[in-house]
Amino acid sequence: MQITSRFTIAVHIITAIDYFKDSETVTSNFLAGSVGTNPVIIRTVMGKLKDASIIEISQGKSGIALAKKLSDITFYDVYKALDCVDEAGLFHFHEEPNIDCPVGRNIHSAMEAELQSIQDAMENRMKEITIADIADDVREKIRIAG
Amino acid sequence: MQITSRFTIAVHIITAIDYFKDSETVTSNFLAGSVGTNPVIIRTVMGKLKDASIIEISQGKSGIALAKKLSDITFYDVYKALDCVDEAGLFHFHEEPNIDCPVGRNIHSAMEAELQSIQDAMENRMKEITIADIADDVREKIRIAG
DNA sequence: GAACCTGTAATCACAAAGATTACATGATAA
DNA sequence: TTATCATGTAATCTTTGTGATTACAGGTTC
Repeated sequence: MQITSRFTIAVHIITAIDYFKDSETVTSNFLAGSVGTNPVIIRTVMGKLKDASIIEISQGKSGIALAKKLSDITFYDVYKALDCVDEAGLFHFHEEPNIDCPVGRNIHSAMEAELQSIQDAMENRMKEITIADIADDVREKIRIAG
Repeated sequence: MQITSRFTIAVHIITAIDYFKDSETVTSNFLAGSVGTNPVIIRTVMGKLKDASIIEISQGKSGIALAKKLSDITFYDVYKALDCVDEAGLFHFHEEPNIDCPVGRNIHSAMEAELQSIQDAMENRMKEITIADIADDVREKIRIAG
């Protein structure tokens, strides 16, 4: 079980849009080259980031730009934009516990709040991390090692 | 993306083993009836719980028993026993970032620690919840509503 | 209008999850 | 000791989700 690579691709994209904004025309083809994947993957990820008002996209030759400051884009924003975990929740509950069994008919509601608290712990941590943290680290690594 | 239902099945199993220990012979067939799945699924889950020294299994007619007190079995113990998230980690990193791109060759190491901290937040919360919390709640719900 | 970009539908390949059948192995009770 | 019943596990199948790719429609800019 893993959270889709589209999440790390999205963080990569946002970081690259910022890094190359003054030196390159940033397109889905350009980003696909940096990420190492297909331009269609990039465009679907970009579409979701656009829907979440994280980036701005104009067709033609104008390229892509950020809609917010990097320090205002959290991991949680990206995670939600890409719908990494849907409304069903992080945990997959077995669907047919036996309601004729006293444990079977009560186990779901007994676990629900605890499972949610685990998901909340993960998501709350994601709200504390911004893309600026990553972009700053990338720039520092480039400065040191090239 | 969801964590396998084997996790909630395992919690269900452990709770049921405790609940029925004095009134029923608890077998994989009996548990499959309560969970609403196939006995083979139950047996594979039980095998992993046994490997983690959470339950004890004897063949023949003796049934299944807990190897620890419910209050000594955490969600994290069960999660680790079932290998819900393997050594690759919770997040799936895109595998081929372009090393000729300064962002591409540094993005992985720049994100690594942050991604790990998110996974840690989730796992640390799991360490705080025990099966006893669930079993107590199930008994209470049975007492109130049957 | 030419050139270039995004948007998206339609496939395809691959992997993982869950369900199921079948059978070997081991333990217990009579 | 043998019949009975449980677990252990290999093998198969279906379904679902992810990621990759092709193809083309729709906009934008020069």
